[in-house]
Amino acid sequence: MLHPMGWDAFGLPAENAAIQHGVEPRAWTLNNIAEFKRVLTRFGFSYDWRREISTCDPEYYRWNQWFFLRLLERDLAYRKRSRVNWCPKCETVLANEQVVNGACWRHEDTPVVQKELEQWFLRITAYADELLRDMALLRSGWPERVLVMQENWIGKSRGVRIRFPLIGHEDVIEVFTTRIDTIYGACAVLLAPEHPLVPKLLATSRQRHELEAQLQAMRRHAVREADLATAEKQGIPLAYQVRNPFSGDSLPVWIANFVLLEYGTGAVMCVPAHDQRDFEFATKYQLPVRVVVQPSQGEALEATSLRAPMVDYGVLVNSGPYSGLSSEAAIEQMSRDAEQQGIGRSEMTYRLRDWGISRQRYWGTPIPVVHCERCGVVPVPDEELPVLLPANVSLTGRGQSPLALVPEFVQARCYRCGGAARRETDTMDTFVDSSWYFYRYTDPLNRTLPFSREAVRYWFPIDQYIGGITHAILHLLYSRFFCKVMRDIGLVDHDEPIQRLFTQGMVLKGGVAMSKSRGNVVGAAEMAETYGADTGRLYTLFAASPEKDLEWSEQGIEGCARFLQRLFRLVVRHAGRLEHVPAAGRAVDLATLSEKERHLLRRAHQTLRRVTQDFERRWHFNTSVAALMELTNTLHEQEPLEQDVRPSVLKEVFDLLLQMLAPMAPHIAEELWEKLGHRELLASHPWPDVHPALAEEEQLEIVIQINGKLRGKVLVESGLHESELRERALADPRIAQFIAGKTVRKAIVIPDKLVNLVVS
RNA sequence: GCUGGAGUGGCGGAACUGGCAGACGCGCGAGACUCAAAAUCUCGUGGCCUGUAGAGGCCGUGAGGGUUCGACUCCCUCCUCCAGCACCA
Repeated sequence: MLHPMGWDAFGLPAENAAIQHGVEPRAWTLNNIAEFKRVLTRFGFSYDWRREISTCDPEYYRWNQWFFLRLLERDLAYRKRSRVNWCPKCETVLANEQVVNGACWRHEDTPVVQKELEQWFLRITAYADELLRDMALLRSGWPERVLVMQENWIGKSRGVRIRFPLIGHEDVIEVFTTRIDTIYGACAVLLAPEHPLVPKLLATSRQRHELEAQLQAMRRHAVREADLATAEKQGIPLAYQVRNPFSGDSLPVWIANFVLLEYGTGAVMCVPAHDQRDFEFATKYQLPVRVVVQPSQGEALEATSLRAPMVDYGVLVNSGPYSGLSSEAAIEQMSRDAEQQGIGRSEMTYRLRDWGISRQRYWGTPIPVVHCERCGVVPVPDEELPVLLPANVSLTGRGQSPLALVPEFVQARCYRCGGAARRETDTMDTFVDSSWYFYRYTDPLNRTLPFSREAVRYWFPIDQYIGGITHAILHLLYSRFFCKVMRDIGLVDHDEPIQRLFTQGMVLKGGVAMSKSRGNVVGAAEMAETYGADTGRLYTLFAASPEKDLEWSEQGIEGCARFLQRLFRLVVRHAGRLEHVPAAGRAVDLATLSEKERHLLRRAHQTLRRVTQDFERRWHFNTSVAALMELTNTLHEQEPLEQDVRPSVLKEVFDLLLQMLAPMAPHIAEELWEKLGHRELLASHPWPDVHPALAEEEQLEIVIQINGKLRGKVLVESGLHESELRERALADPRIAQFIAGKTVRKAIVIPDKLVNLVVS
């Protein structure tokens, strides 16, 4: 098993600390790592520190740069001038995924603004289809909700791209629709405000200036509005008409604020009767509403009395030759016809956008290219890597990338022509770092490659990955993308990096997630100081099952401390007597056991069965802790343990208890283990096996119900036959009293469990 | 709005495949030990009711209905909370 630890060490927190407190990011980061490592060590976690990695180490980030060059070679990394999300507080670009409700994911109260910049992108969309398809491989091992989120994020939809020719002009407006069956109900064609045709159409308009002013206002409004989804529909009518290629109608062309340039073709047909947004738009501007799909059941809809659009599939009406077809059949037929007549073609569209990785920040991986006036963008050759991040950079928190202000860094030589060149000053999104870090664990010291094929072939794919649900989309989608690129480069030979995924709940403080980016992490270190590492470990396990969110509170930690102390005293009290005695072990003879011995061994093995199941199947460690508490309580109830319990049997029970405790509270378990006279380490002892015969219960308590209500219990030997069990139930005096004078109509008997008598 | 998930005592939470609701712990109450306190130990602790109180009854898992001999668990409707997505055509 590989159980490593490493540090996702680049990124904004270090840089913000530098700006706020004047600390050097590297020193601040190394300091934090040392502190974290101290706490983890204090808790006794068994990480393999030989494999420790840190993403801000040049020996790590050089491979980010290496990967970037491979992507560049394959045209999977490219530069594009684009409108990007810009956080005025971070003064950097944010990926779409980092924009939360129109605000920065780190600064909820800071609206994101749009800015035009030359940016580096990774072409994740080239893998959109494969990322979607390969989720089939993850169905058995990943939580459904993560897959659903990724599926929605990729957002594949099948539709038709269809051409609406402008009347009296050469140009054609292309529209994307998933509902070609509603095309006879179109009342207009709507363009995104940024649509490339807009300037051209405005230029030849008579009221050009007025329209341009309106457009400016619309754009400004769109930017300000934090919640675009709820913004009011706005339109600007243009003095142009297009021809509906199916119906032949001429339709007006509008600019509409709710049409997105980035999705589809940046233009849509407006079908008010069958789309919510179009309905609102048409209502506001009094465009004609035409019903062309009727519900397959119920009353027919009238355009004049329509209160809400009918967005479901149905049966076509008023649709020329397609009237009478179902929506499904019409979509099929009309798509084919459009293709044949050369007016459109079927197309897949994705919501997923390419991954913008440029950051105008210091504390990240430098993007390894130079800009040469003669040769353009020139990659840094592999042998020149890593491009090192310079030290002693002044961080003011203002303006552009801090690296641009370091002349020694910026001034470079072109690797192609040898002339003067300017070094790229953008750094990479830290999600690049985390997209492949787990591969590096398999071969952390490799100096010629990010990792060797052999090491990865031995360890990968990951059997079990544990991460917060917060990473459901970003990190886990990027990692899957990286894996596929690595496969295509020939570095790995699997399609998916992670077979099984477990999503941990978050630890909350006052209702918000504790996270390093928020800096509100509390607890662990002080807890270990006050109560000791074992109590801290036990408490975090006991508080809740791991997939659930947990509001942090130290209420109840006393219980764990008390339990460990109680257990410690119990074992120590008997240790002297047991030190030189061998444990009864496998060889124990059931026939010679006293009542008390039998009871203790049974409970011990039943506990072992429960804990083993919790560990292996469910990861519900809170119930494991409870089971150990119960076993300890049983031992207390059976005091004095000197009486009727042979030392070898008691030692067996103690041994089992300590072996079960060891993964949760290793320090105290190890110490007690030694006190019991063991010489080898408990930590190197294998997990014990359940002894089924010892765990078995000879006497069972059977529940007796009358009409489903609990009325009594009876002790029987296990494995009793149905009819016998029924007789025993009826023979019980209390039950007899209940059914006196009534008829037993039916008896449901579940062997070894219950008898339910149906009585009238 | 769409898609997921959750809702159980004063609190954190158990109940695994439809079969004893509330394991375990916290808190609280009573008692033992003590001059006293802390620590420790013991007992009790969902609500309501009862004239056979060391017993028994009724109600109870967000609300209402249903399926079933039997429902925290399955189905339908609704409410609340959390998360993700959100003019994606």
